[in-house]
Amino acid sequence: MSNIREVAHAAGVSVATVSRALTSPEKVSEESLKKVHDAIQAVGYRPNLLARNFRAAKSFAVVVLVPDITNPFFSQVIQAIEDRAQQKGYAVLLGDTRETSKREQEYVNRVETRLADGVIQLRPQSMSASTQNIPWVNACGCEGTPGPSIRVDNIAATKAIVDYLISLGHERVGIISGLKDNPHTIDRLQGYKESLAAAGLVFEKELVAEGDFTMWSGQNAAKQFFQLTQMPSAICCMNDEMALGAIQTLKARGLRVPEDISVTGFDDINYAKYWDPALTTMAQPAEEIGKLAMDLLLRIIEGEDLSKTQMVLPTEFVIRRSTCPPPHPRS
Amino acid sequence: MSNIREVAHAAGVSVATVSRALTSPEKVSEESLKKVHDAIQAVGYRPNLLARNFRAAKSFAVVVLVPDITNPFFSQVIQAIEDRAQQKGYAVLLGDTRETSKREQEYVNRVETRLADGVIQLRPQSMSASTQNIPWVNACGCEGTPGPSIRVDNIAATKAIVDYLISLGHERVGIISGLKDNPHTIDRLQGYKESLAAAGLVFEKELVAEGDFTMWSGQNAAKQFFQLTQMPSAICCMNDEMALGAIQTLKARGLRVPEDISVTGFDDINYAKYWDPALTTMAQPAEEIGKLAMDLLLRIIEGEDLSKTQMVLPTEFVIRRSTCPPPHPRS
DNA sequence: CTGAAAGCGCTTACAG
DNA sequence: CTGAAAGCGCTTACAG
Repeated sequence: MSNIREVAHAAGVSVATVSRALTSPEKVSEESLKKVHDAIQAVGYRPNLLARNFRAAKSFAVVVLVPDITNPFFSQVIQAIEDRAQQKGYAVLLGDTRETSKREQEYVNRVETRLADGVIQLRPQSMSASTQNIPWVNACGCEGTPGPSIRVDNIAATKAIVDYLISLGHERVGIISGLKDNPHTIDRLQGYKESLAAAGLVFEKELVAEGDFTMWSGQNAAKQFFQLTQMPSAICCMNDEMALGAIQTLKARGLRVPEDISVTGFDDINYAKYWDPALTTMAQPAEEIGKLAMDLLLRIIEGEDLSKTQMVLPTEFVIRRSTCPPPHPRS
Repeated sequence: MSNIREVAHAAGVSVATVSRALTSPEKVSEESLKKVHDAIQAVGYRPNLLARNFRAAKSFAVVVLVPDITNPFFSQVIQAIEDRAQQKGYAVLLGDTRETSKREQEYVNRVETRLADGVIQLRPQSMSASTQNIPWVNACGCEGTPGPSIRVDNIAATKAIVDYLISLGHERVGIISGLKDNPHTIDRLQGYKESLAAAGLVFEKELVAEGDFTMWSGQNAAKQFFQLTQMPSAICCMNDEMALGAIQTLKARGLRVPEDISVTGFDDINYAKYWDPALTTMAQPAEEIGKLAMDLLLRIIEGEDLSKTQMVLPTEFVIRRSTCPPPHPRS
């Protein structure tokens, strides 16, 4: 591996001139420039960016913390982040935390040890105290997340879904939630309750079934409703994957969706529109979230004080085939 | 940001001793060790790994090149790679190439400029000539890919699928392929042809519809079969996503799957078993592929000559609900 | 077991 | 415009 000294030697100039030719060519004479470029060709030189970064005390990398990269919503956000990072000359270090704080900490260490310049956390969790002063942005988070964040209004969005279901005539609306203590669960449950209250319907505990945002859990949660003396006529699921799982269960047990029971999702992953029936869901602007999160993080890395920046992006309700009025509307 | 010198000062020892205390404590006396650790606490020191890596001339990072991280099969493989990398102390740089060689080259540059130690390419393509001497492994590739690779026997696997369809009584088996020049397309098409030939059936060009491995393209490709004077009674799709898209089209046009027409996939992504009907498909060992690819790359980075290593992993045929005998078997 | 010193490959004031 | 030199934060022969 050749270095800058060999190039300098081959070109008959100093290493300083070679360095300048590479990073600020306007400071170098035409003549030197040519000699340097020729020498680079001759020697087959590639700059050692590890050395460059070390000297600049910057790694030009960011870590993105994601609970599960296999989730299509997250992978869409990540794709957008990566796209933006690449444009800006940054690398993205994949940090699949598998929901464990140990792994999360290992990745945070990477920035404390200068291997990354900041982190984007794709998860509705507040950052750990130890990370207070490292560049950090939370994306896909919730109400009340401290620090810079890009998110959606989960409460209002969920309320809008349930409002729609109620407007269709549903009076018994079940909900499949994430884990109880997940902030998304809390926010979206609140939206659900607000909608009920606004319609004068009472909140019934038996109408909420707990899942964990996976298809498998949606499938399971749906089964719980069959234990009830009266099934709900619609189920609002806190994400698409659980909705897809739930539909699977419902159909397997002989119910028609939506004729017998309506189902809604949240996210609008790619599969939603291909499903049978195509899923009515609340679309999140995944790409926009990723792009803005990256831009925000970069500005923070550059030193801007954006610690109070909270961006709330609009969602879009997409009505497809998985919802319709209940079988026997009372009205 | 404190450095090793401050720690040495605070501990009353030399920087060499601090360095040793950190990396080879057995060479340091108990007493010094304690002083150093106390000093580290006092100063709040975190080693600068960027400096460490620079000195070691290793980045402890690998780039994984993926055509589209949004594809659930790839994201599963990546998850396994990341898992393994993390265990071994390596970072994974995400390289979503969006199928463009320009972006691929930008990522390859990262290793030439020492920002990464090697690359895992998740794609059935041969490496570009310029990358001959950088640590490189191809995963999810094809027959004849030069250099180290981990893959599946695409020809045999596809032949097994079509054999099964034929054994069910199907004599007119359509196939939805990837882009014509994609190596996976070529290999899998060969498996298809071999199966036909073995059964004494003739290969008909009109029975192959071209897609590009996305659901959308599967949906489209399926439509082409409706133009035919006689529809196939089964469709073998070169991946799950196209199969899911195809099923969507088929059902939308009033056909029952599998009663009227059978459909098969390839990969066994998570969604396959939740689909309606659950998809019969050829499962690839995604995790195993990822894990082995990472291990292989690491050994190559360590200097082992594994340039001839080609691992072919077994697939597993998973029969679910999307296949059955044709409506009017001739036999 | 310990310390002084050299060096990894760059960049950048500082003089000229 | 150019070069000699210092320095980024570490590690590691080399002496002791």
